[in-house]
Amino acid sequence: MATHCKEYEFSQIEPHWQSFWESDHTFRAPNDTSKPKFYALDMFPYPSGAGLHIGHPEGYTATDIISRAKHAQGLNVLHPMGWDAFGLPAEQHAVKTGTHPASNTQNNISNFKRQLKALGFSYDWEREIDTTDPRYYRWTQWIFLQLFKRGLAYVDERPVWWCPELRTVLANEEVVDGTSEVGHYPVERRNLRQWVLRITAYAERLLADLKDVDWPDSTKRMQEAWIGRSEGAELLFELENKSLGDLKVFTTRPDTLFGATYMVIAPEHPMVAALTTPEQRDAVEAYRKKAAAKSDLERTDLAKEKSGVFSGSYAINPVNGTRLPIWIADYVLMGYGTGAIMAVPAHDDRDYEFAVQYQLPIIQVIESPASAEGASPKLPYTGEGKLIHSGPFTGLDWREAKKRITADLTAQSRGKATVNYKLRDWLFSRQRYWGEPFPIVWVSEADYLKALVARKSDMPEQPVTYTNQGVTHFALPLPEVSLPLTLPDVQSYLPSGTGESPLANVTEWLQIWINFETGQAVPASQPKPEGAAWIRGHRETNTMPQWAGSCWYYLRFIDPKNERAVADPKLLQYWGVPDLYVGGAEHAVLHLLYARFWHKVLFDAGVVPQSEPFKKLFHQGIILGEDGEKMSKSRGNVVNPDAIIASHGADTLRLYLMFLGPLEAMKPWNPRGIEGVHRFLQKVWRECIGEDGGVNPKISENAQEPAELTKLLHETIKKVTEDIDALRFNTAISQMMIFANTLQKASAVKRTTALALIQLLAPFAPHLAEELWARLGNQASVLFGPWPKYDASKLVATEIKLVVQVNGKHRGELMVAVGTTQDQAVAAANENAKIAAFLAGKTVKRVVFVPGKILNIVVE
RNA sequence: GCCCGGGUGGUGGAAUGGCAGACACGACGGUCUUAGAAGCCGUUACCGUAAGGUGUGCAGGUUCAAGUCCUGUCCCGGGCACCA
Repeated sequence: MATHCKEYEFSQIEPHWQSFWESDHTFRAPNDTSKPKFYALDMFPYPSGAGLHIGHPEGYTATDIISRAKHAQGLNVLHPMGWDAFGLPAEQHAVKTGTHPASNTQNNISNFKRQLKALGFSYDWEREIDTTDPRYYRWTQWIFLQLFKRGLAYVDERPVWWCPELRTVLANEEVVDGTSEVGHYPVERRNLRQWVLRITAYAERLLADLKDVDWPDSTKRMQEAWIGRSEGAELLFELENKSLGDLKVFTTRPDTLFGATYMVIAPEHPMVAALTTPEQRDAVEAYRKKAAAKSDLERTDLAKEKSGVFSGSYAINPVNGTRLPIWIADYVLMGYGTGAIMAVPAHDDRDYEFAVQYQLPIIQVIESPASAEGASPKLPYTGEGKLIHSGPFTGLDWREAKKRITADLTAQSRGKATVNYKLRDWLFSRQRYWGEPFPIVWVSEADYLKALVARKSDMPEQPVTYTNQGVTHFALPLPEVSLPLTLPDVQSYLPSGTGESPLANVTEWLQIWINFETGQAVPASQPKPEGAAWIRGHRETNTMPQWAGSCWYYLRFIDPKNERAVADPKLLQYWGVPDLYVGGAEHAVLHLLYARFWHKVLFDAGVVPQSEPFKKLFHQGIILGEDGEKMSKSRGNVVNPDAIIASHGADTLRLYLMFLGPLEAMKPWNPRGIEGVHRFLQKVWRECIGEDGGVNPKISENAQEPAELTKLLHETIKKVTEDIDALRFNTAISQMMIFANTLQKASAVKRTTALALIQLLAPFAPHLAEELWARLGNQASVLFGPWPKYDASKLVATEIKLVVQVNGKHRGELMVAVGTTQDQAVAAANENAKIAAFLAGKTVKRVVFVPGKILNIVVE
């Protein structure tokens, strides 16, 4: 049922159809496995207090257009939405106001939901999920347990930002210029006990499987760079002081071994103390202290100037016995390779800079183009070439030398080929309240061993432990049946003050008797319950980072209410992974890499049937303010979607967001441009609806519409259909505008022609389309199609325009019959007075003829 | 420093190596109107009255033909940054 307005009154039409869709359950995605499916996914938002930003509906409109078009094309479409609702702002709000973060979060969610509904997105709201809902995070915890029992989760001391004044841990983004963002107090690095996920165990697969996904090249390259695979060799250098054994280094350039003139170890290297001679002790100690005080940030920030100190010891070059002084310098990082290098200043920029600074020798061992010609070589030379000054290897190509030298040293047990990755294990805990609690209880070794007998399949091969004040605690996973482990109520959301989360102050929740078979717990203040499975323990106080919930949400949409599994295996099989995933490029590395990691673990666990979560990925571009600057409150250039919906309607906003330019481009918002698309929608209305509110009298079942209009319709169906599939919405809209302009000029229009236009427009401007579709006599939603098909025979013309060039310059056009030959075309050109003038008195040298397109006559 | 992406009218942008500027915005003129709004019809890259010439950041090159391919260079945006 349509509305009764006579003019295009979007403020009546849009709410009307939104409530129709809701009561009709138009967007429900049935688990009808007999139909082909299409799964279109948006990156779900963090429901901030500020509400929807104009950037949100950009990507969401794109997936909505695809979803609606696929629906009309007969596919079973899954197009869900949910909330990534754990996060810092809600916690900060709770600290400030003392109210539970959940209540503020729920308010924000309902505001977001209202705004999304006002945009008319075809989400199946019955599949809505919320990462802070215990029914959801129960499975986040369950997945953590899968990682845990596979030995992919461990505990380690890791440095975090600590602010003594605020007595709290800060996230990277809360630290600005070495002070806290709040109050500008000094911050320092402090080691805290952290959960870490062993993502490095999947480095090779995360890299290799990038070849199987349809992603933007730039995003693939960013992930490749982040994983940072490099092939090289680990080499053992004998130390002059033989009692100390060997020094192991990693190098990608074993071919330059003869050019090594010194060694460097990181200040944190375990052999620093042993290698430091008594006379160097003071200098080394001072240097180590200085390096330790530097943060990671400073260490990289001060990259311009290298620093180091001589240890007093020497290593022996395995290929030629040269003595190499061992230096300690912070340009070598303990976290990569072996934390020690052989320095080849002639062929490495960093070693060169250091060698010059400390006057260390530089020996060239790879021939550069300049040195090959006898000129003085420009060092450092990092390019390719033949080996020189390299004993038996002299004259070899560098690539060959790499293999030979590595093989030689391998034969002598002094080296082996290895692969290193830049990727580090993932720091997976936060000292916060508003996150998923870890389903872990810390128990004594004796109790752990007792539990191990009953729960062997839940435990990692190596127990996870930590030691505090001489006592070692063992990580006991909660039984799966006892999940979720919910967040307890707390008195205060303020951090504990010791660097632990506020949960550390909830003694009743923290200190417990736990039944290791059932996971039941009672506060330790109460008497121990009867039974051998009851043991004493304390809960983990860290919570999971925001990434956790977003790592697997695309799976939960498939079966959001399942209480027995992440999702039903049959439905995981049917819906599979998203066919299209749209979101910002700011998640190119972390979110997408973490989610791929979890997905692969779930694949290995047999939970999901495919090894990659996101087949096709697309990044929408950023919408800038009117001034071409990034939108921000402080600049005052923020566009509020609510205001546009009120002034022009949701359909106009959707259409304009897509018309602004290519989806992937960064583009400025132009408030005047929106009038253009609004006028277009009004024009479509007027062409369909007469002044009296009835169907425009020019539309009729058997109208004699111009042949030109029919042909253009089929061209438009073709172009719009193809452009939607390729996510080229701006050109699709422009084609519909061209069609509407032609439609307007026609005095008679077939009803089917008008209906086809409405169907093509429906994914873009669904409210208007539903209204017109109904008024032209249809009962069911326009969403149910079927999608118009173009007739290829209608596209062929009998006459076509041929562009004529003389010497490559445009000199005229000819209308010629299809199938015109080159000779006929040249003859026609000669008969055309304008073109003939340029040919008069000239000799034709060459003729280029592209049938149906161009005739280029080259003269003289 | 390294790796990407991009520079096209007054503006957003369009263009399988084949008419540069589609489609819009804005501007100007016309029509309708008592007047306006809306709608409709024109014009709108630059120089030139015109014929014509010149034009896709800049300089070259390949080609019958280059916004598109190649080389160099400048500018803007993004990512990474002592990873041996």
